[in-house]
Amino acid sequence: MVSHDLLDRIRHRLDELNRSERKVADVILADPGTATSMSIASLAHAASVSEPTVNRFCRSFDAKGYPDFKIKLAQSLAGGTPYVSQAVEPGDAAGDYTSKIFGATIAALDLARREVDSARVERVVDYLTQAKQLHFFGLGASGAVAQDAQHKFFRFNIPVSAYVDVLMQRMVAASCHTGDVVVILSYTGRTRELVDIAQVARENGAVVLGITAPDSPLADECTETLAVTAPEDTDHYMPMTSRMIQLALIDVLATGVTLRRGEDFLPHLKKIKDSLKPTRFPAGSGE
Amino acid sequence: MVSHDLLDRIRHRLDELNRSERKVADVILADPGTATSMSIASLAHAASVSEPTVNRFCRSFDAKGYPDFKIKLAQSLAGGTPYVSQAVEPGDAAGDYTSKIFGATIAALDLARREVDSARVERVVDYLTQAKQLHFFGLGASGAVAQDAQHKFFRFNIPVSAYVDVLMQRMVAASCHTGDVVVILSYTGRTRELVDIAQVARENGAVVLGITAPDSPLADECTETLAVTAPEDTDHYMPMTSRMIQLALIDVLATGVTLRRGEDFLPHLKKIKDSLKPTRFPAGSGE
DNA sequence: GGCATTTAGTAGTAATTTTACAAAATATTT
DNA sequence: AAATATTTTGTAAAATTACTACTAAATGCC
Repeated sequence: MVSHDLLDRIRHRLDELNRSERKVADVILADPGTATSMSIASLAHAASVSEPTVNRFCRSFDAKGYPDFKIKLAQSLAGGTPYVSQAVEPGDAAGDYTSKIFGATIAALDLARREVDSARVERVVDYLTQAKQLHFFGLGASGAVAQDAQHKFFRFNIPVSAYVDVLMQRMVAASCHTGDVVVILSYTGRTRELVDIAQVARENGAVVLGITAPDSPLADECTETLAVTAPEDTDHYMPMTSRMIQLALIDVLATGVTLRRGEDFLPHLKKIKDSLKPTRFPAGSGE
Repeated sequence: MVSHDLLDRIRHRLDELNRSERKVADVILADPGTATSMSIASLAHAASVSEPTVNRFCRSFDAKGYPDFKIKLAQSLAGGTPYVSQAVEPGDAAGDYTSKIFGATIAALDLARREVDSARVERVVDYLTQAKQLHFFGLGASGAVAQDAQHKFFRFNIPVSAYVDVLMQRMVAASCHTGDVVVILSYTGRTRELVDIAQVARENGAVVLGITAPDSPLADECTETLAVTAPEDTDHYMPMTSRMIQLALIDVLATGVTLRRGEDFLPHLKKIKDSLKPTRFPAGSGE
């Protein structure tokens, strides 16, 4: 993932820099956090170069000047560690890969957030709100997401189910009626069975919503689709970011439905939450 | 959620501020991105206050001065949009709550990343690598995470199962042997049944790993615990961020195990991936 | 209504950054 | 290899920016 992140750009251009600029880069990369709180004078001193050299260095990275550069640097640091998708490498210590995986996950969610089409969210929420019955279908990792969705939507007083195997899914699809809504979760959108099932469900009058790759065979069969675009495969060690995006979208949809139902529905949610209390040791809530 | 994020802190303290400081806050909150590139003079002008007022405002938020404040502001912005936990409000449009939910999720993951104890990750990975048999237990939303974990660890050639109901969990715990590893997922760590089950599993010689709240009854029963600290409850509309953190941790652990097993294990992972191809339309991979 | 306290502004000072220019250093040409 | 052109780096002064000390206004309290 080629990011537009400043720290990344500095790293990439290390070779192209001349001697003095290189010294500046080294000091910054050695401790970017500290660099953000240094004056141009102290940074110049630390790198054993003159102040204008530092200034020129900053300008060469599209900053208006030193203060602007520091702002950009701070942004690419956000919270101390960069939000970029770095590959996990053999030899990484626990701290390294932990940070990388969280970073990659965050980066993926950030990307997804920017790409969500809110008009579509609106329409999908419309369908969900009007559903007489709700079915979530997913296979493999997406199956777990389907079950998560079931838990979330269970709270809305409408019959909701999750199916994680194709046989059940096909049977349910075949027995759908008008008013039923089927939500199909699939990262690739290319699983033959699911495409078939979507078609069957639609033929029986169900609204079929896809949380899947745009322009995929599955997306074509759906009444409406929310796009999940995540870079996967690139790397064997990488986390399944698509799953996280699907989950976040489920959260978004559940929230949309809650909002659509209005304030008067909130007490009902509280009642469900409270019903779990007796199973707990004191001082807990949620699961 | 009381975050240490600057933007959040400004929002929280809005009421406590006096008239001029409030004006400054309003200008900054209206467009934090632009604020980072303003001089103290232009910001003062935009807020119709004097420069020292702006300076005092900055100091009141633990900044050394205006430039330092801008750096902190920039950090809490990262990537142009603030990664902060904003509450969803009735009347929010689809774009609003979508952005807020993704933002809250990202903020939670970021917080979690900083709080993960990598020494513990290391130890948990040790246990997982040596497991003869692996069981993931979870209830409710954590049940879906348990199943997700099953999918991830299935690839490692060790018998792995996921149980989402207490009866099966109890039975499995009762029939554990030395060498078995049980991973219990619970946000609160206060579900009585799970605490019992952890105890039973341990009595039978199993290593019990908790992905749960630190210092909870469940954590006390575990051989080793990874902390999941997420603010929940505060708000009815908020996403279940704990779930996301649990999933990210599962990813981290799976990665840790993969790394521990070394390069020679990678072909095996590829074989599993390839085995799914025949079920697909051309040009897909992963799920 | 007058005194105390908080709040905000003015103007000057100090710090920091930037510009313009000059000197090295490096590369290029003859 | 010397001379010239070009790039790189530094110096010092100028300009911008931020801060301090002090004063004035506003608010709260007796």
